[in-house]
Amino acid sequence: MVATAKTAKRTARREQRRQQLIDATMKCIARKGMGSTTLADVAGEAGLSQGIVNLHFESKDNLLNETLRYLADEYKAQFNKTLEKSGPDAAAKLRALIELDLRPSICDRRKIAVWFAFWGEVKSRPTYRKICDERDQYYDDVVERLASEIIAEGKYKSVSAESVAIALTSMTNGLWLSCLISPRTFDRHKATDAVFEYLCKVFPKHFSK
Amino acid sequence: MVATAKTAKRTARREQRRQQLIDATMKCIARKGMGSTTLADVAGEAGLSQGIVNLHFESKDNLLNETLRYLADEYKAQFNKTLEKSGPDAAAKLRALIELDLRPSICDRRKIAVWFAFWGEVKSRPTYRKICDERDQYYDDVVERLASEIIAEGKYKSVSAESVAIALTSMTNGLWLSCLISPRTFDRHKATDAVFEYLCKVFPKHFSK
DNA sequence: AATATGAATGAATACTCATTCATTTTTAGA
DNA sequence: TCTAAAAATGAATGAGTATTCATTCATATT
Repeated sequence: MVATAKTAKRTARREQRRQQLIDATMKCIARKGMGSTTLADVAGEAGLSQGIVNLHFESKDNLLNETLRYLADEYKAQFNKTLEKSGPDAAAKLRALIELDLRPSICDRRKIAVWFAFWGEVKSRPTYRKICDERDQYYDDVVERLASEIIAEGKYKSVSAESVAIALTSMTNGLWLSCLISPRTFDRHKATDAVFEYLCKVFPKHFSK
Repeated sequence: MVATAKTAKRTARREQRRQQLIDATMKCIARKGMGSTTLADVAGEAGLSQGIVNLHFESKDNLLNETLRYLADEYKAQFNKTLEKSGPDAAAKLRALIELDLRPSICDRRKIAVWFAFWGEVKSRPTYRKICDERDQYYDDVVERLASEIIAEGKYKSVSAESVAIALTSMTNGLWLSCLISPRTFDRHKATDAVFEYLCKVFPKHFSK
């Protein structure tokens, strides 16, 4: 039983194995924190042996870089899928993006812990900074473009798309922090309400209750 | 010299050294990241010898806990001072708090890097979580109380103090992330504008441009 | 001046952990 | 089935680091 499972795992393809190790890395970071995640932990979590990470990733640094890369790509994929699926309407797209960020599958404490683990090292790791910046920039750009469209549609005055983008981007990131720090009191519905209350105020014609 | 004065002087010097080590710790974390800050780094930064941290703090864990404690206390002190100084008007207080969070002395990349370093370990360190939660809770409570006052004063409808508090707390935290991740493009004036644009929309009688 | 006391040093210790590599196991092609 | 290549293992290595502690230093007290 165990032997067959192990054999089955061993026969997994190379890409699959890398992914398996990246998944294990995220789990370890979520559970033990980045500071005390060792390669032995990662290998153990994946049910493989000591040297396995260096075999597939050359070094721990590399593993961590690729883990962050994966995290960012995974996010971006869901982000884009959400954009596509939510029809042509800018307001609908915006609504869908906010909901995505607060959906349990994304706004999940274990996943958020991994994001924060990397954010915590951003200052001293240019590679991390770059990847995180790309993601934030992309998010901000899309939101700003949607806000522009909405502003044009609604002929809103005294609202700048840039400000709306800044406000929304920071709000969603900040809500993740609350989810991480106050898991007991954090309420994703209240969080969603807070964001939409904001949208009602800025774009009343598009987001009235 | 009286006995009390003698011990007072001794504990003062002791306190001074502990503070010196905490300062050194924050500098190291900002520069090298929490992961690669060693006790030798901290001692070196303080211009002291190897064993010094264990002499004053027992362990590295302890040093880090006390560093976070200090960071939180320092923030709270500035927060309360701002509240006091900004007069009796709730809107003025709220304005002052937002400005505090985005003032260069607080919204400084090195300081923010330290906050994020601790936030990055929150999930696996209950002590960190507790300290950070206290701070967030306090912030949120104060903002919610101010928002309530403003809502009553202005007889605002369809705005909940709770939502405003959630929105503002998360926005300011999220803006810190932008400052950390995108130091080149982050603009504290634009950030301030974005927050105040929000306040103008929710509380037009109090925050009109 | 002599002594006592707490502060500080820094070399030694014990331990953790990334990385290496000789060896074994598995896979795939003939 | 056999065999070469690829994948995986896990013991060994060594660099790095928290912690300890015998010793030295500085200062206050007598």
